[in-house]
Amino acid sequence: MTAKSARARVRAEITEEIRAVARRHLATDGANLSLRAVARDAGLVPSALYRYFDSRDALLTALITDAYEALASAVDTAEAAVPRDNEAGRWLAMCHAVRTWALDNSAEYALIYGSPVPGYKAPSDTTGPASRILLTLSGILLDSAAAGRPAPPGRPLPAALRKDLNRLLKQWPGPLPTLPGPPPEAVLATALTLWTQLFGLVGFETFGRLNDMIDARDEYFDHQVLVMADLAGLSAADT
Amino acid sequence: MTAKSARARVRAEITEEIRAVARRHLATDGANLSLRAVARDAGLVPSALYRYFDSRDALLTALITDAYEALASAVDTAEAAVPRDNEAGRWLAMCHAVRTWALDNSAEYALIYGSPVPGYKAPSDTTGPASRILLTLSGILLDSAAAGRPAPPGRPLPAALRKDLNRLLKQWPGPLPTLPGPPPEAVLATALTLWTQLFGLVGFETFGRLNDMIDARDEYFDHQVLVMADLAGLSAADT
DNA sequence: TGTACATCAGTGAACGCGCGTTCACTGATGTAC
DNA sequence: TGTACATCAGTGAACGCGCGTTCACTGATGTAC
Repeated sequence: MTAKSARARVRAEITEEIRAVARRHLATDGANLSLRAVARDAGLVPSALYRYFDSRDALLTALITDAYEALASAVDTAEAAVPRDNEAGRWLAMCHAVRTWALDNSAEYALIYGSPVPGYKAPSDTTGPASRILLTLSGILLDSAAAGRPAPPGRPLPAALRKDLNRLLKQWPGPLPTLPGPPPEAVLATALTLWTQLFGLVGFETFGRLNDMIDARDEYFDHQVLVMADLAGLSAADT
Repeated sequence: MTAKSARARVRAEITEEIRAVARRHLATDGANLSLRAVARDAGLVPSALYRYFDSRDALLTALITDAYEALASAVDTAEAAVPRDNEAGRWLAMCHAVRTWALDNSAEYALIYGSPVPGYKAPSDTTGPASRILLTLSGILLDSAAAGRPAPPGRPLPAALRKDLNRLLKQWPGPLPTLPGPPPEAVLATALTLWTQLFGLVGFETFGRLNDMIDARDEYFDHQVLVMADLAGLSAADT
């Protein structure tokens, strides 16, 4: 019953093979991925691909969710390896994980954090994994605040924004820690700031916006990331 | 001699018409722009387009430089309208100009600040106008520093990064103002930080990364932009 | 001002190509009795 | 354990389509004398 039939096992293997080939094609074709080319490289006739994916869009959707999962997993693994009470270290670890993954998988990164694919409408289930990273980041900042190391007081939050933040907090998995200092919305606002800035930074490098300007990429990245850490009061620990 | 012939005038008009049609097509087709479709909508037979552009890539290049120029002009116009001694106001004005232009022309924005177009290699003359905005921003920060309102002391700059910054400063048009406080590299480093963060923020909103998360877009943007202003010591003025 | 020639814009047909998707089919793998 | 039938993977041909680019051409606009 639990043992898959040989047929099912082969099916899973070939499905994964197709995904892998398609991922490879992303690097050259970008988002205008060719079903026929993928089939060719997977050793299949084009029509056979329809046994595995309903359409070209379905294949794209699979690649997108794969990419979200892969990036989020890389981030979580890196972050989890740092001692819990070293919030600055956890932040740096996740930043480096995002950057490394993006540079190593730039086509997939473009797929999920680049310009929207023309003509492709994302199903709603692709948006879930997008927020995993924000969740991890918020966790760091909440821990920091709970430990009595809150971010320096920043700008007051506009009321409309505060409403959005509280709605997001309602979806928080598990109980929120009790914070001695700032209200949780303020912490989440800081998380959003860092989140936006981190992906802005990574996107700039990955998409070549630093070409002919900054050669010292590692140093530039670390510098920016430390500036952001200061902003969030995460600068206590050494690098 | 200076009066253009009728032929030259018509030629310029039709060239502009083609660009306009192509810009419109960008919105639906994204970067995989179809020459034939553009020709059709411009009332031309496909081959006639080759009288105006050498190839599809040449047309794309024209669109890219147009977009850079249009955005930079919008930014400079907005920034120039603010009194010179109100550096915070100048910063806010340019932020709003970038955001408004990006939302109003999201396809063109994607072309220049989104993921790279697959198979398209930008000629080197497209990179020039990309830095006009950074120049404007640096001007604001230099003025602020020259007026004795420097950014709060931040992280020390790594040596390799400092080298890049000094190389960039060598290309500065005109003489640098004499600064009472920080060295010009530090000011440029702050400019780069704000530049990266601003486009990261605009890109997130333009490419739909805030969907299902933040509804209060205006407030969110203004909040983030003020946080960045604080970081650069531009917060003195009111909004 | 008028004529002879050169330049140029636009036409229409054709090239070779790759695309996503459908359909009727063959043959192998699974399931039920 | 063996047979009869259902499920499924993969084939090969075909569909209708749009693409970028080339080429020889016509006819209008410009220039030189």
